[in-house]
Order: sequence, then C-alpha cells, then structure tokens
Amino acid sequence: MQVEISNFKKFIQESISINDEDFNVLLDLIKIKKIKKREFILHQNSVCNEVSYISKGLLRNYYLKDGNEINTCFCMENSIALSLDSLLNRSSSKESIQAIEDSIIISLSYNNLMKLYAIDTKWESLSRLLTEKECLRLSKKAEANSFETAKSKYYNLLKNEPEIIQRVPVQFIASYIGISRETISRIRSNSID
Amino acid sequence: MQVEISNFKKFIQESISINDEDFNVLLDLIKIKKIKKREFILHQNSVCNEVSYISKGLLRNYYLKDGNEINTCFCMENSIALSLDSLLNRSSSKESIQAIEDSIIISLSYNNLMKLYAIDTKWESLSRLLTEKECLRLSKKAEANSFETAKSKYYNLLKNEPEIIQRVPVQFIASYIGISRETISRIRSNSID
DNA sequence: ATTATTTTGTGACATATATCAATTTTTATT
DNA sequence: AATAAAAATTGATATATGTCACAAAATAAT
Repeated sequence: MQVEISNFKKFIQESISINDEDFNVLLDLIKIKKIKKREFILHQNSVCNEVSYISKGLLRNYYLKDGNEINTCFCMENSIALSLDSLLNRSSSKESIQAIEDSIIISLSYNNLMKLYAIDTKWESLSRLLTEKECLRLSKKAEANSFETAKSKYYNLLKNEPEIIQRVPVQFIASYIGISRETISRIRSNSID
Repeated sequence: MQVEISNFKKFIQESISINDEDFNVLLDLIKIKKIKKREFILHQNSVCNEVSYISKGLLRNYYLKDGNEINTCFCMENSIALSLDSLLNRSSSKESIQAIEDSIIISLSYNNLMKLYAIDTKWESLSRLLTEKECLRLSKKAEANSFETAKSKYYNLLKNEPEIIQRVPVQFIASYIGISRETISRIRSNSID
C-alpha cells in the first residue's frame, strides 16, 4: 500500500505542488485495487466512472471494429487509464480496458473528481495539465502513424516507447500502429527491407 | 468589431458561465486581427505565443515532412487555432499556421493567458474544458484515419466535417486524411469503387 | 483579355502490405 | 509432465493505392 501511495503522490507532484494536507484530502477519496491479468476495469457499453492511476502493471484500451480488436492505448506504471469520452460525456464507452499484466491501480471516481474540483482549484489545474499532456501524446501518435512505412512505424515505436514492444504481445501492437500481425513478424525477422 | 466580440463571448459561454465583468477583464487582454488569405499567423521554427479564436475564415496547420506539406488541422469559425506543443512547452513550432481564406481572429497572448489563470479560476476551467474537447477530437481523428479504405476516409470526412470538403482545396485535404491527391480525384469521379 | 501559375484530373505502372492458409513456437491447463 | 489452447511465424497471392507523367481546368497576375 505504501509504495502505491508514494508513487501516486510523486506522479501528482510532477504536475502541481501539493502539501500533506492536500494529499490527505485526496487519500480519502481513492481506492487501491489489484487487477489480475485479463481482468477488465471497464467493459464496452458501460460508463467509465473512474480515473485509474497505474502504480504497477500494464493495461490496454481497445474497441471492436468489424469483429476485430483495435488497440488504442497501452497504459503502464505512472500513467492514467480511462475512457475519456465516456468519463467526460457520461456516455457508454466504445472501449474496453483490460489488464495485460497483473496490475495495481489507484482509482478515483468521477463524483470524487468533481468534489476535488470544488474543494481546491489545484485539482482542476492538475486535470488541465494532464489533459494537455494527453493532447500532445495523441497528436504525436496521430502523426507517427501517418505517412510512414510499416517498418518505420515499428521502429519508431521501438525507439519512442520501447517498453510497449517489450511487454505487449505482437497481436495487440499490430492494430496500435495500424499494420498486420504478419507484417510485424516479417519486420522482426528482417524479411522486409 | 462588435460581431467578432459577440461571437467570442458566445463561444466562451458554451463552456463556462461568465458575466460582463469577467468578459471585460478578458477584453482588455485580446487583440482583433484581420488576416489575408495565404498569410501566416505562425511560422515553423518560431514559438507560438498566442491562442487565436477564429471569428471568421479558415486556417490550416501544417508541417513539412520530406519536403511535402502535411496538413494536421483545419480551423474555421468558432474554433481555436494554435500550435499546442509550441505554446505549452514554449518551444519552436514544427507547424505553421496559414490562412486558407481571409480571416478575422481574436488573439490572446500566452502571457495574458497566464494572467487570466491567476485572476480567476474560471479561465483555467475554460482551458481544461477546451483541452478536453481537443483530446476527444484528436482521438476521433486518429481512429477515423486507421483501418479505413481511402474511400471510407473521404466519405467519413464528407459526413463528419462537410465544410472541410467544401472549403479546403483537395491538395490540403489529401494529407489530412492520409491519402494522395490523385486518389481523392478518383474517388470524386467514381473511378474507384 | 492574355498569359502565367496553380490546382485538379487521368492513365499506366509498381509495390508495399493485407489476407489466407499452414506450421511452429510459446503459454496455459489438467 | 502431458495435453490443449493461444500466439507467432512463414509462404503464396491479390490488390488498393502510391507514384510518375502529362493534360485539362481553374485561378491569379499582368
């Protein structure tokens, strides 16, 4: 428990300044959960009711398109997992979120997030800053997957997010960078140049 | 002038509640500018120092990749043009922003934006809400351009952002949806099925 | 109005990568 | 440990779409 809490505090302090009193307010509103590999923290068609800080482990966001899973995001230690659209619009989620590894998360419910905004504006600052970072990440991702060959996409991912290559099964990575499983295999075995 | 100011106020009120007093504070910090077609409001390699609300007209964000222009965004009436990465990180911009049509914009400098945050937390709320919307737009865009045929991408754009098809030259649209100019021509003439 | 420039449209062709099928390897289960 | 299930690899093939070259149309400049 202590490690998770400590990680979480450090994560927040990367964006805003908080003292112990601030943090204690937050602590009353969160829950720590252990998630087994393959378990879901959000199912398609249900409403995302929480923001999950990942203290340990790895999860994926994916949705179904024509019966195929499309992976949109891999979240690991020291990042946030959620379905933003569902959380913000209080609508049912197109995406599911599933653990790829056994994970430990700290979750904050939507209602408690709204409480925090009302308690102290610094929590809204935190949201703004994290959302800004997410925007930049999404822009970079959109750009990285356009006008690149399959080989460049793979090597860019290897360069920019090596942990994903190491920890995420190929079948999930493929749709993330928009190429087929088989093509990744061929790139890895150097049968494509 | 009156029309632009009135548009701007309405735009803000779509996200937060403001009274005349709040709005007057803002009015002292903004500038109204007329931009001719082909003029730039941001050049590649310079730092984005302002957020531009577009009251009238149409602009594009683009960057150069291997000598080719890649269009990342088209902003029209009642939206915001900026280079988010450059503005937030105070770094030189990879993107340029150029008017596609004669435009009228209301600009707020980075420094004045920071002043607003300090004056009243509602301005930070506005930023958070707009940034959240931008995240959702980026997610949707990333998704729309993956796992779709050229034809679907074109028709999806026609369906979701018909104004872009109507007002933006084909040469710019092509890179926006990640297909070639020629393929768009062929889709338009129905020589692709 | 004429000319020059830019943009769009067509045709021919090449190729990167998806798809399908079969096999091997890895992981999970009993 | 043995068996079953899932994942990754490999080969063969098809095709969507990019690229190049040129022509036509539209727009801008003189």
